[in-house]
Amino acid sequence: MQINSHPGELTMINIISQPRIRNDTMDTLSSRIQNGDVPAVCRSCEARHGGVCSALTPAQLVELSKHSSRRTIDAGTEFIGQGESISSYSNILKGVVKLSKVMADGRQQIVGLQFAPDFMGRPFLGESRMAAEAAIDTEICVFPRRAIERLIAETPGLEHLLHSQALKELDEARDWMLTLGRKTAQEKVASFLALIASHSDPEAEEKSMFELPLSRADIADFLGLTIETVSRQMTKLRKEGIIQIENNRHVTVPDLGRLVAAAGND
Amino acid sequence: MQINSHPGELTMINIISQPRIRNDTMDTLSSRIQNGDVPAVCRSCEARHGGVCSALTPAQLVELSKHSSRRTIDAGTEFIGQGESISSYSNILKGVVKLSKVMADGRQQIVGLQFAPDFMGRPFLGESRMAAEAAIDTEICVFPRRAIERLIAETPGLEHLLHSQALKELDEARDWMLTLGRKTAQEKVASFLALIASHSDPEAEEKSMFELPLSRADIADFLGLTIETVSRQMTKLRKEGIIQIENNRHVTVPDLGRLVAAAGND
DNA sequence: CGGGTGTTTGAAGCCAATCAAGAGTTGTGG
DNA sequence: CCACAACTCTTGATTGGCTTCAAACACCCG
Repeated sequence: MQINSHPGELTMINIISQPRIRNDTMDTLSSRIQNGDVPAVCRSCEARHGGVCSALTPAQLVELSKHSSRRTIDAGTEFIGQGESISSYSNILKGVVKLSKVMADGRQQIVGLQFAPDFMGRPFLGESRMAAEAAIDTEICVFPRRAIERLIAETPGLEHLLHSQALKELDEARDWMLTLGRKTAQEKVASFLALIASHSDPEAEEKSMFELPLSRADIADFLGLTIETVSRQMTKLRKEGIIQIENNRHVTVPDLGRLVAAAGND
Repeated sequence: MQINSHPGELTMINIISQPRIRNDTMDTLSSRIQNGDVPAVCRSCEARHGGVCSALTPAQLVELSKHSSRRTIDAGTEFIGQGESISSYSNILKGVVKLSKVMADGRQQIVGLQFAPDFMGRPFLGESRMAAEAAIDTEICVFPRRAIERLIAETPGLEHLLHSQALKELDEARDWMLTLGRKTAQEKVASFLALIASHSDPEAEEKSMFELPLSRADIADFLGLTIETVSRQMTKLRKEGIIQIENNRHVTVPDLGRLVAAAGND
């Protein structure tokens, strides 16, 4: 099937216009590669194994890498706006991205966090239903929309991978609905800490240490609470000995079991 | 980097051919086919056009229909339990199904509503992460797990369809996260009514009438509220003239615009 | 040092939950 | 057809948890 039958104006990638994003092209690198080889830029990429690129052949990687570019996004930079047209997809190489929705009066809800090597973008939809913002300094690999959609059409394995990720995100979203709808403030905060712990240290059984990727304000927006309530509940968990906090962001969990129990997860 | 350097599409085209190409009436299609006629049970099925079966060839339908069966489920009957192993998938032919999660202490949250002709099931996962219960009397068409997974593997169009539905459900789940996390009780109830109105009468511009498929208790579990609060907010909306209620379940919305505004949706 | 930002803590207020009772609806059986 | 029970929904009174308002504290960087 032909994909790009009607050439027209490209809707602008707004991240390009943001001053704080650096962007180095890969063309020089990929042009040196012989056909069939994995592009040099991809070789060192963590996302190539867990991410969408793992479904691609070396030849497809070469082709895709010609049109893709890495970007570094500083913490706090919004790189996709709610309602904005989507002209690119990307893989997260490093960092954490928050997906959020805002109401007309400014109330905000974070509806998802994405970590490396997640794929970002909403296939088959022209316009983003939420904003994407780097929670901490983040690196992404950006692909033009058309290139990805062509690859999806010709690579069933890729669609399967994206389908699986969509289902995983759906599971996570529904888990979070239970948290938002039915848990107390303390359980919400504990749930959030347990979520971050499981991402920064998936193997850990008992003890865990990590840097919070989100500010108190972000945590509040993720949990449907206010900053003050988040702070109070963190203090409460600290006083109960379930967590230790240093420098606001550094958290130690001596006993994950107690944290999970405080989160209300069986 | 140059900003407007690439040619591109102006309008977003769904690159994979949608199976609704087969929209020419089934009579002509099946009369053209000798060996692979559409099974009699499928011919009258509404779900065959909008649901997963629309991605299948007549031959595949014949094969699948040999292993599938219709089932009628009375309102209030739970037919998949949380944590239960999944041995089948199904299409909703008629009715409404609620998907819910419960906590150890009994707190419950409805995380999704499914209407005809939605596909139900969680592909690629052995065990259900939530319970499924008929909200009203419901009919489903049940397929064995193996049969569907085989079809997915050999029919890219089917995986695409399921992928699209998963993305749609993900969008809906995230919309609902905003409702759960950031809206007031009144906005929540109005959001729920607007949701039901849009499902029972997708065309309606101004006025809408429908039967609520959920009891007050269910609505409360969907909105993260208590029965009493739901009842009070319904009364409030009624007294404000935004809705009319008869026999508890029958709702009339004279002005959808006012309802949507009360729901806090721009 | 001083301004800026982010976090914590305190006091007061409010929205939704809880507790409690009454009203309406449905179904059953005499 | 009515009586009665069981259930659902509504309404009222009170409580409590989270928000709001306010101020102090901590950290960073010029």
